[in-house]
Amino acid sequence: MTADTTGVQTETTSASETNTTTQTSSNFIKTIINEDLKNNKNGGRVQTRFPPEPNGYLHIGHAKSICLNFGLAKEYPGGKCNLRFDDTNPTKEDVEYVDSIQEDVRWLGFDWENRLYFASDYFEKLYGFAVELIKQGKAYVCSLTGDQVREHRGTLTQPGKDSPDRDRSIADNLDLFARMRAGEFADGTYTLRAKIDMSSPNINMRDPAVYRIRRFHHHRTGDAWCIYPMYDFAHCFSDMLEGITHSICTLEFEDHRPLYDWFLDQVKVPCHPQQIEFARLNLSYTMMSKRKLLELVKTQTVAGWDDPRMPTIAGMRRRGYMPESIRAFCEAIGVAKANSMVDMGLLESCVRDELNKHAQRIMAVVKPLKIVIENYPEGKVEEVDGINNPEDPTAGSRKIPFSREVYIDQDDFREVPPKGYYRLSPGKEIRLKFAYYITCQKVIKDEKTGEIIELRCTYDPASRGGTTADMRKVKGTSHWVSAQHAVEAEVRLYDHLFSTPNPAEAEDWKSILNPKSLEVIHNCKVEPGMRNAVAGTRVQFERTGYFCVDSDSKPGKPVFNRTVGLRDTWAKIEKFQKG
RNA sequence: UGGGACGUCGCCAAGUGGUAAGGCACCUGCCUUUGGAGCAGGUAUUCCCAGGUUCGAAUCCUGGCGUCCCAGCCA
Repeated sequence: MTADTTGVQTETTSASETNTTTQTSSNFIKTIINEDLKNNKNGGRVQTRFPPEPNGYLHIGHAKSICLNFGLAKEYPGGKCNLRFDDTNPTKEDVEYVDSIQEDVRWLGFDWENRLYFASDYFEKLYGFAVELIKQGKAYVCSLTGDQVREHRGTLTQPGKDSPDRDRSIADNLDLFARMRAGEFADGTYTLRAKIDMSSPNINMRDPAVYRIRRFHHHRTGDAWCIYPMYDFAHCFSDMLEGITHSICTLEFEDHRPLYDWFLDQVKVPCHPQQIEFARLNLSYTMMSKRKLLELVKTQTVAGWDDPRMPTIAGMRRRGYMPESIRAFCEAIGVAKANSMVDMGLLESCVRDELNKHAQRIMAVVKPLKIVIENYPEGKVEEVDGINNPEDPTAGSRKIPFSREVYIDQDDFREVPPKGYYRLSPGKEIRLKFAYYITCQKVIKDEKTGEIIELRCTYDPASRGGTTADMRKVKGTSHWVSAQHAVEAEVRLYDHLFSTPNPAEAEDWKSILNPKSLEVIHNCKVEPGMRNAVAGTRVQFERTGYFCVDSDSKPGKPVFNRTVGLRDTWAKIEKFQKG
């Protein structure tokens, strides 16, 4: 929810009193746009674009750009944001990616309406601009090989040398360029280059390539072209053709801005978009390079682009993240020009925050420990009322079966309780949430291994529902599942894919893969209502974490992905105690 | 030692000459049938460093230091 143009925040009518009106914070791009608006620079228009190359799945870094570009369009009256595929390199691109990208942008909650564009739609016009450049003597066909171009380019501290073809006649350039398009030359034999300045301190201005010959089937234009424009040339003209006012990109393109402006300055154009650069997102413990993510997929290090450990939008969706969480995260991190590394904890906090408001609570025991309640009648079954979501009264309640034998989590019992532990231990009383108080009477162990296999307890019949008339304090509360009613489930626990905070720095990412990034647990016990849970359903396992039903689930055999754990104060205390 | 950027609390980040927002994390209490959530409070005498201008500087000037990006016929 955004503030309206008068600056008055919209009142929420939501039943929960949570404040969902967020004052979107200021950033340098808004300052620029405000200034432009004040000066009526683009006739009061604000038009941005999100320009992905369809060569991989979108990741959380793209989400930052999507939220920025579409968010700006939403925030300014009449603002628009286009979705444009920057598909100028057919060797790396694929329709699988153009489809997934659209799905992901939509899922994130953004709409490009009828403004879906492809740079490849502009190939004919782009060719025309190139011809125009040649006619003005500002571009030439160069026959240098890749190695020779590199040698001629000079270095960071030394100027380059002119190509021997630099002064080719306009007529010859026109002829050669037409023949390049016609397919008369082999790949790599010629390029079209802009004639700028081989001694420029900005290497991008040293006669950059504009077109290269590449016989490769394009996912949209098929085999219509064998020459393809370079990014610098295609991007600025695409922006111009769409009437983009603010062309927002990442920091590494800062050096390209003079070139962006140069191209647009050479031809007569109706508008000249302004390129603005911001710092891309870096997230601790994750890798954002599309090349490396593709490698993870190809080597089957992960199960696919949508593996819940991947930083992709598809992965996060499968993991159980809500689009609202990702948007909140992108708002929280801000937009600036300083290179930075955002703590994964912030993302997780945004994920919990949203799920806390919406996820239904259920009883689920991930690592079961059996309890027999000796004074509870055999064969008796009661139904207790479970509150579905304490944060949302409208979510109501449900009936949960209770019986003589129940499972609790192994973590909720300690034979020798450490200091400060107030869960179950021999002789101690705790509450089984929504049900009864129980007291541990006996610990049964495997004679050979010494492993605790069962607990014998007694219950207080007067504590039904979880309170007693004497109002005695029972601090510990455990979740539980009735043994005879339990549904067996598979649970997948995820941890960081990488074991170091900045995987991008590693010389070999394979060496820093976290071997415990996925832990699969079978024979988990969940309450009967989850028997045929629909894939994509997000729930909270009481006291444990948020989980999402995975698409691998079968009827009667649900599979849950742990989206994120609950904040665990006790784990922190215990960790501190152990040093 | 070419060019382009950036340096404000542990991590992000506002601030644009008038006396350091906010979020995450952290620390106190309170509350609690989730050791969850919620509520209340606390945490930068100081903005990379050093000089200077000014009544007044994170903001302006000068000089340092540090970090990032650029030598694809990738985007």
